[in-house]
Amino acid sequence: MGEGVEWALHTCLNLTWVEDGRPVPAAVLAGYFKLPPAYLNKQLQALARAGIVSSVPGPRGGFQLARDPRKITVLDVVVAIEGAEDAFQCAQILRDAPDGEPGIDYRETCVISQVMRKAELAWRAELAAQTLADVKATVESRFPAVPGQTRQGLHSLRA
Amino acid sequence: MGEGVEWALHTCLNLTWVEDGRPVPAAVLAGYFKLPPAYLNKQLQALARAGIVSSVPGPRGGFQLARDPRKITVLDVVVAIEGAEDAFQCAQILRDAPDGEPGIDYRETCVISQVMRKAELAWRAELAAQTLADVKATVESRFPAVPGQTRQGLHSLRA
DNA sequence: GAAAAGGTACTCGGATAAGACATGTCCGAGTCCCTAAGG
DNA sequence: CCTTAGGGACTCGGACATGTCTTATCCGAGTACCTTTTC
Repeated sequence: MGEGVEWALHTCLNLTWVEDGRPVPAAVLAGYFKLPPAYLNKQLQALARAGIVSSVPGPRGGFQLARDPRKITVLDVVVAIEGAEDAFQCAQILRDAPDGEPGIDYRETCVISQVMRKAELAWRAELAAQTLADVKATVESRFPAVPGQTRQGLHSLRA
Repeated sequence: MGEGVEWALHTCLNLTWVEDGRPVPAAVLAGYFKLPPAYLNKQLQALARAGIVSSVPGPRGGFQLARDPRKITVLDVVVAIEGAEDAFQCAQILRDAPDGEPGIDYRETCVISQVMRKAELAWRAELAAQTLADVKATVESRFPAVPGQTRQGLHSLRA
């Protein structure tokens, strides 16, 4: 799994702690974690295409969450970065078996494919059950200082 | 996820249908699915290192299952090919945050890391719940002709 | 003094290189079998 | 006829190219703000 997923998740979480709806530039978000600004910008573009964040160009521009954190699941972010395809891609090698028939869709028939898909479904279900708001609430209950620290950290980088 | 996982799973399943314990050469196993023989050999070596199959060199040599199919889970095969590391690797970028402390192991503290790990745990649990014997039984109940076809297919390639 | 036009600085956005990993291939080490010679 | 030494062929095992995807970077399009000029 790509490293950008971690960056995107943490960045979205940071955006939940920006009080006013003012956009935050990608350079500021990247500076918070000492990340390559241009590359994080690329990931943010993917999030924008997925409708998770909205982008504002020009001065005072940047990125902001496009909708309520309660309506953004962790799975949404992962899919936006990694793509919607399953990790296990059934290549239907049974077609090349001695008794394989080209007309059959082995992605539906193959038992192995079904097992792998079921496992991925469980994975997706876990990620879909956690919203950004859930994660935010958990962090705030365990580390009450984090919201203030994050706000101050982003603000100082904006100078 | 790598393509070799599918090859390894189908190949192990085929090995469950070889009645006697006689080894099957990698070239035969590869020919069954029209796969590159040398590359499948590489994957089989990984399975051998993991103790899933055992290898026999020389004439009449090849690969055979190292233990009872009821003791081989789908997860075992996946781990043998893909490696034991989690797909989501927490790079602990919180250490580079303004208030990050180098002494903390954020793989344990970071909430995002925990969410991702919990999801992967669910994925692993699903794969660990299915043994090769289970898959074999399911296939045989749905497609009773498969065992015979597989045996014949492998035998004809051995000639 | 107020308004408007122009310039400037800042931001995203997509097109463009570099590196890492999975994929694919090759040849050598080791082993067994078959053959043939000798007792 | 039985034993044994030798040769040959077959198999795994790891080292060596290739392709593709992730990672990383750069420059251009667009926008808001600020300055300056004009009424």
